[in-house]
Amino acid sequence: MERDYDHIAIEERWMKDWIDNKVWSMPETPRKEKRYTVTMYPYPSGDMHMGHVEIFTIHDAIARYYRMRGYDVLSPIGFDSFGLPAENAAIQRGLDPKEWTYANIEKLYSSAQRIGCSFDWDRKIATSDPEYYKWNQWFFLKFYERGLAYRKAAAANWCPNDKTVLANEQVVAGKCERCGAEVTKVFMTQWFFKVTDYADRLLDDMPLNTGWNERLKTLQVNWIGRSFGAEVEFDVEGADPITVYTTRPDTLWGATFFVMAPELPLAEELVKGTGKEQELTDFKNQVAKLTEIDRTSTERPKKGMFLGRYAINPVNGEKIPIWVADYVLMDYGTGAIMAVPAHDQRDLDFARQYDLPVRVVIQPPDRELDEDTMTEAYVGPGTMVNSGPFDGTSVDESVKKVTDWLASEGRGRHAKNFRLRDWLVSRQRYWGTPIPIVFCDDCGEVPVPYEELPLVLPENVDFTPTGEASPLATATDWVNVACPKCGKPARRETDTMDTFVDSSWYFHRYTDPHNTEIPFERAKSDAWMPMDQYTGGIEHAVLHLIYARFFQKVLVDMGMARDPEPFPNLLNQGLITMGGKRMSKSRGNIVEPQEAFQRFGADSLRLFMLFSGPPEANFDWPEEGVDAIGPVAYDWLKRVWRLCEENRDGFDGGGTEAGPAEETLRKDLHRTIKVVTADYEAFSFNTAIARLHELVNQAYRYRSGGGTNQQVLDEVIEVLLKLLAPIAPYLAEEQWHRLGHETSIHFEPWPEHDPQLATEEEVTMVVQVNGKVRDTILVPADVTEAKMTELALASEKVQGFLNGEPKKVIVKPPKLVSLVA
RNA sequence: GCCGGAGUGGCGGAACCUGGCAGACGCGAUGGAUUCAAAAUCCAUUGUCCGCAAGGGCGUGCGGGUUCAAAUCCCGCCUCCGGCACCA
Repeated sequence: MERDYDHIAIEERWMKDWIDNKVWSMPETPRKEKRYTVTMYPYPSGDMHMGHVEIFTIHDAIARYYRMRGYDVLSPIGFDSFGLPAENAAIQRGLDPKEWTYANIEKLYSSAQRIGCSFDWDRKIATSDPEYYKWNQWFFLKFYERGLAYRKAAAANWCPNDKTVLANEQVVAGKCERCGAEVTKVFMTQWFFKVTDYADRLLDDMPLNTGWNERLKTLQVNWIGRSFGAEVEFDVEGADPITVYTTRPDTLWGATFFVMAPELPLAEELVKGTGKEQELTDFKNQVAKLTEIDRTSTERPKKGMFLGRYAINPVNGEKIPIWVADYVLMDYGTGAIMAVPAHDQRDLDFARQYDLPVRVVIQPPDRELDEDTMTEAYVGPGTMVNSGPFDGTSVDESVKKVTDWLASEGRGRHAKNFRLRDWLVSRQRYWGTPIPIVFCDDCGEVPVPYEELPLVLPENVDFTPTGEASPLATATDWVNVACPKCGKPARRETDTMDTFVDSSWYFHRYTDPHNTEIPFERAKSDAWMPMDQYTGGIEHAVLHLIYARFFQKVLVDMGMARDPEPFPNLLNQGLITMGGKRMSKSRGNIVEPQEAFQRFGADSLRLFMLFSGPPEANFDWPEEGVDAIGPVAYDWLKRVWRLCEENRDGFDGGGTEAGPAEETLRKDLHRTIKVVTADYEAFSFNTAIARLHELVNQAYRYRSGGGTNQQVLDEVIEVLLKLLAPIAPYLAEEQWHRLGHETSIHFEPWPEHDPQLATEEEVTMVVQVNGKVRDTILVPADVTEAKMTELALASEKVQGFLNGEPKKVIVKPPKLVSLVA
């Protein structure tokens, strides 16, 4: 038999064996306690890169560990195959997105198999399959029926490069999340999902996500951005009252002017008859020219215009001028604000710019504010002044008191607001799920009947985005259709859905991937959900991870799901970089997985990655590239391999008798089982590997000391292979079979440590004098406090630092005696 | 500005939750064994300063505090990373 560690032969053999025998396939529902582990499914936008390898490796080690712990583990895989990444890549290469996508999917599946991923290959999904996206359309119609999908004309984020609108979440620092182009605003009629209806639940259920890290939770909480305050009604001279939202109703007496967003239709109405109509139009044009980045920059001086009309401050009857200004956002609150320059920096900046009055209504405890000269708004603690009946009220209770009073007067009410906006789901792109709506001149928006689903994406369409209309608009055969309601000629919606719709429920589909009647059967979903472990990048913090939570809550309301939260345990793997930069072809800092497989094997690559640090930590790949895997991972696997092979040769007469050396080795082994298991439980693979290094070192030390006891060495090696199996599955499987086993190591029960053996009999006791270690003494584990003190005081080294009797003695059995001189 | 996270040898990292020998494990480096030689392998040393040694001093971003004892807990800073940011 082959003696050398021939990683290629071994890995290819077992890869085929596992796939051919469908060893990872799960029944429809678990037969015993389950673990449902999912890794965020990738985009098929190219061949496998190290980011995939990392996330697959982490996920797979977890799945394999749970499997050996005796759980039924569902570990599925699929592809997020619709969307911009695939489509753009296809366009660049002049290919059809479909061909390009499916070719990549095949490549990526085979790379995933090469890594050794133990996915259930019978449950593969691709969201660009009509069998999948049919259900996106089905959900869209259900949402529509529930009033959760609606169309409205609104200013939307427009990516001039990708030529489509984007959701708020897909604009990062004013730029397109996908391509980095600077986003502009465009006024369009678009489809939205009503996430804001679920904003409270998204926040209030957050504590259920016990396995999320602080960073991620904060990101989402900030993004949803709930604030509490009040709505206050202002009368307007010669017009209907206007409501504003404020978090500081207690500063109402300091409201010296009124501001609204220029785009607000109300501004247009108010300006009528003032002679300033043209001025407003010009101002609006000026504002519209600003990019989103400029518009929201706090550096830029604020610009405004007086509308020539007045509002009445409800608390004191004062006439205050109504302005429009570019610093007020149209889509937050009511798009109009009361301006309190003394206690809001933006209002103060604006007041100084246009010479508007400033009135202090909160008096700081420690100084006087000067209304005429102050340049910093005061937002700290204090008491109300110039506020009529409320003078003297502390700010601790002022908001509540004033709001209660406004409510009793019928001029306001308690209110809250969210930073979160409704989810814009329309995309003017080809490669996505067609939105199942027909527009009829007589009937308006008409849903495509369920029995006509899937509404298949037409082929042979010029899919190049033009920015004018969706590419689907050019497919006239497809667009022109009889109205489902009245039968008259009508037109289909030509926008497609944001692909984040696809990914909002795919983890349910995995539980029932071939269902042709409904998206998934609740009994099957309930059997596996909630997900026990989700693995994926933090870049989805306010994208997928909010959308999917929203979807889950809607599913619950629809009676389709049980759990309020879909994935309470989430591991955010770190980023892989090289030289601190993302790996990319253009930078030339790519480490090719295929090269690593060839030279060192998947096991070495997996081991290398997991040993590099905790899975959550970013990993800067060493500059040697693939070479780095050799000394760190490959050489050690060879060392393990040699240990196994040498042992398999056997020893004359079964080797040495069991004695103290064997006893020590067995103790090491059982302590290793104990700590390695704890490491696996915490996904602390790097320390688990370190412990396995130590075990192997111990075994070598035993051998070089002349130890040849077959029985003990067999035990050590069998356990070692099991403990290593989730990390280096191929080598473990190969050596397991070489030991004569017929069945897979990956379904072997996880080793149990013998508590007797794992317990230390002797421990090193530390003796400190004044907090410094002065001696270490070997003592029995069950040593008494009295004996410890006696030994400590008897130590010559210790005596050198004591002047006679210690003032104080602290004993923590069995490891520490601390003396105070 | 607000909210999070992090700062430990030449390097990746361990110990932080639960205060108790800082630097596990690995890389690299140095020395040695083996070899005609190299690779591979094996053994040893490797925080830093003083010292021939025994031994001792210092040491976890900075400054304080709590404690017999602080990388670990508390307070105040600094730096880096990430997010949000004219959200009223």
